[in-house]
Formats: sequence, C-alpha cells, structure tokens
Amino acid sequence: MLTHAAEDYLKSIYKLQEKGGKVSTGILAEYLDVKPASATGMIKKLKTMKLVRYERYRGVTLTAAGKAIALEIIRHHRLLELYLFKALGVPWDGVHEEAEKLEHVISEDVEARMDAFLGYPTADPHGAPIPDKNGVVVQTASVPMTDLQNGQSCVVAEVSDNDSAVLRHLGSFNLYPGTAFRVIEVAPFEGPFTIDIAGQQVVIGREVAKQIFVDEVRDPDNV
Amino acid sequence: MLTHAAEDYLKSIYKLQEKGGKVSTGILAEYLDVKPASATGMIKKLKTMKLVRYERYRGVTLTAAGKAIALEIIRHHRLLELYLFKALGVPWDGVHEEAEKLEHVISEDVEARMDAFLGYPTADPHGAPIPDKNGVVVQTASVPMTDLQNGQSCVVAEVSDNDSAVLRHLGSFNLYPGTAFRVIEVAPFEGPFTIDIAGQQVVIGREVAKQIFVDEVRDPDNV
DNA sequence: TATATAATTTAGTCATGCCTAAATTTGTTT
DNA sequence: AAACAAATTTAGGCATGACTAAATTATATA
Repeated sequence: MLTHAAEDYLKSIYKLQEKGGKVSTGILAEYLDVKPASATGMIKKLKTMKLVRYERYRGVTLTAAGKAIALEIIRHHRLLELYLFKALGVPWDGVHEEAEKLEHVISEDVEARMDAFLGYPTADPHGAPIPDKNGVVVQTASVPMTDLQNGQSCVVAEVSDNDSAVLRHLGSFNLYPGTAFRVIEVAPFEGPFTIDIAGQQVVIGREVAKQIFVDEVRDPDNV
Repeated sequence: MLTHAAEDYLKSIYKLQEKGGKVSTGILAEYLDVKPASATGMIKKLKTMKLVRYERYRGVTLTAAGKAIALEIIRHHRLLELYLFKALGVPWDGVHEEAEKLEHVISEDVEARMDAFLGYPTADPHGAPIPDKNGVVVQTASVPMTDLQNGQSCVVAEVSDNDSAVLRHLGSFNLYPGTAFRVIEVAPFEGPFTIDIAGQQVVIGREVAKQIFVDEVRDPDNV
C-alpha cells in the first residue's frame, strides 16, 4: 500500500498533467506546498514503483498504473465531498478539507456504499466529475467564465474548490453548479463581471471569475 | 495536534487501565502489537506532554488531560461504528476496522453531525458505551457470560469487538446486544454453554463466552 | 539469601518524508 | 559562444515510530 504522501503526489501530478502535459518538479512542489528537493525525492521513489515516467530536468508524467491510482484517490475525494454534503449537511465550503483527510483512509467497501447511497453520481458539489470505478472520467466542454461576453447567458458547470472563502462568497448569492446566470456587463480593461442571477445583480471580480466554469453558453435572444 | 500513534497509545492505556489500575509496558506493548521497547519510547514522549504519569518499572496511568483525549478518540470510534452500521449498512463485523482508521481523521464538526443524525446514541453496535461530548461514560453493571448458571436468562449487553470472525459467528445466530437468551446447560470442567435464543439451541465455547457480557440476569421461574 | 527467570529499559538502527544549503544543469539572452 | 537566471539535483539533517540486542531491575524459587 502507498503512503498518504505518495497518493497526494500522484493526485497532484494527475491534476497538473491535465492542463499541460509534462509536470516540472518546481510546479509540482509549489502545488503541494513543499520544497522542490522534497518533490525530487518522492518522484524518484514513485519512479522505482513504476508509477511515473521521469527524466531529470525533463518533468514527470504518470504511467498507466500511476494514473489508475490517482483516479482512484480523486474518486474517493469527490464521492466523499458529495456524501458529506448530502448525507451529513457539511457546507460546500467545508467538504474539500474534510475529504482531503478521509480520501486516504476509506475502504473500497465504504466507497461503494456511499456511491450507491448517492445513486452513482457523476459530479461532486463543486461540479467536478467523479471518475467511475474503472477510472473513466466524463469530460464536459465547459469554458472559463472569463470567456463570456456581454449579454450571454449560461449555466455554472464547475467551481474550483481550492479556496473555501471564495466558495462561501459564491454561496452567499447562490452561485452553485447548475445555477443559470446572464452577463449584464463586462467592465473594460480586465474589469469585473456584473451578472444577473435569478433577478439579482452581482459583481464578480476577475480572479473569482477565473475559478468558475460554465456550460450552455447562449447569445442574447434579443439582438 | 497528536500523531495517530500517540492517540492509539492513549486509547489503549485507557482501556487497559479500566480493568486493572496501572498499566505495565509489556501489557501495553502486547495490546498494541508492538515491542516493549517501542512502548517505552512512546510512554516517555507522552510523559513530556503531561498526558501520562510514569515511573520506570512502575507502569503508566493517564493524567486528566490524557484521559480526556483517550475518551474523545473512543467517542469518535464508537460513533463511527454506529454510523457506518446504520447509515451505510456496513456489517457489524466490519465497522471496527474501518472506524480504527477514520477515528483519527474526522473533524469535530462531522462528529457532531453524525451524533445528531443518530439521535445522540449511547452505545455502539457491539453495545459499548459512547462517551458524551464531555467525556462522561455511562457504565452498565453487566457481567461476563461465563458467570451464568444453568437455567438463568439474560439480555446481551455488550460483545467485544476485537475479533471479527467471532462477531460473524455470533451474528449467524442473531446474538446481538439486546438479544435475550436462556442458559440450558453449562458443561462441567470449563466446558461450553448451551443456550436457547428465540427457540433455537446454540452451543458457545468458553473463549467466545468470555467476550460476551450480559444484563438483567434472572433465575429460572420454575424451580 | 542467593540465584534464576521474567519484565523493562537503554542504546543503537532503519525507513519515511520532510527540510536547508550548496552544487549542477538547462535554457535564454546578449 | 559566453554568461546569467531559473530550475533541478545532491548532500546532509531532523523528527517519527518502529525494530533488535544488550543491560538492568524486579520477582519468584530453592
């Protein structure tokens, strides 16, 4: 069995790999809040276990075996988030932290029971896809909110779960996955977005908008 | 925050202390499946944290602070067992192992939510008392099944959760906390017990009987 | 009371997984 | 092509929590 630390490394490599192919030691270390030297050490260990491909100064990628483990941990994490949210009422800005600890510890049996209880869900409370038992992930074609233009309407697909303060903020005006909204105005020069959510006007800054991904983008009906 | 290992030591010292005052290094090491030298090392560490009282060759006891932590971990463990059993349908011979890993990891928030979901229960699936938030344990006056005489009837109060094979065995004839039974015969010379559970006759060996504790013992109505 | 046996402690190791500081490699710029 | 900056690796350390082997203390027995 792998250590918790090794599982975290694999998970992080997977996530970073998703948006940019090979992963450098430095990026990985920064993502894990660890010094680059520590990352090098763990990468070498993972290589001897044949979970990653690695050449010094050339970055890491997951092997098939490594990817399978990464996806299993991610599945644990997202199922746990949804379970804590739905079954125990943990607020959506708190589930990430809790799942981060539990994901390394639950058995496959408990995982399967949560999965069944939830009706074999495909997304967690932040809209992130839950890999299935075989590690298959349903990828959606969502785009960052920052791509939106004046007047366009859309539905929230996913929200980054890294920053719980941001999540609380979004929750305060009911912006969750599945919520529809319309862009009233995009302020020029990289300015904030003013949007309409169920009749309420809300202003969202660039930094926050970057963490929101949307679906079903439609141009204004009345041109 | 304490390490998982330290929490396990405190929990074990508490349990051993319950039935015999001071706890020797050897007993503790055996209970934790660790070499005595390792136990000595951890005991010293716990002493510097003022969680135990200790003099070499004289055994350990918990301080008030140590006891509070031990009870909190035990509370986590037993609440988790009951939660896994009731909310997720984990079989009663599997909850112990699972809770053993989770107990070190759940937050107080999740603990409180499970507690509320379960309706503030006072016993786990094996009948062991769940300490309340303040560390108060309701002690019952149950006696070991090995104390029973021919003809006496009783109700199962608690079953030791250490051995899951034993639990599966007991479950196979529906012997759970709350189950009533009557002793038909105690074979002489430390022999097995023959009992009547809801009309079925079952034979239970000494070693298993030692792990069963009973309440409401009554002598036969017809003498 | 001397001695054998059992229990416990000390001393020294090992593997993890992190760290810092210094050395090296790579890639970019002039 | 040389030199600089950034990224990466190496080397050496530290804390945990386990281990074995040897020394010490306590207890039981003759």
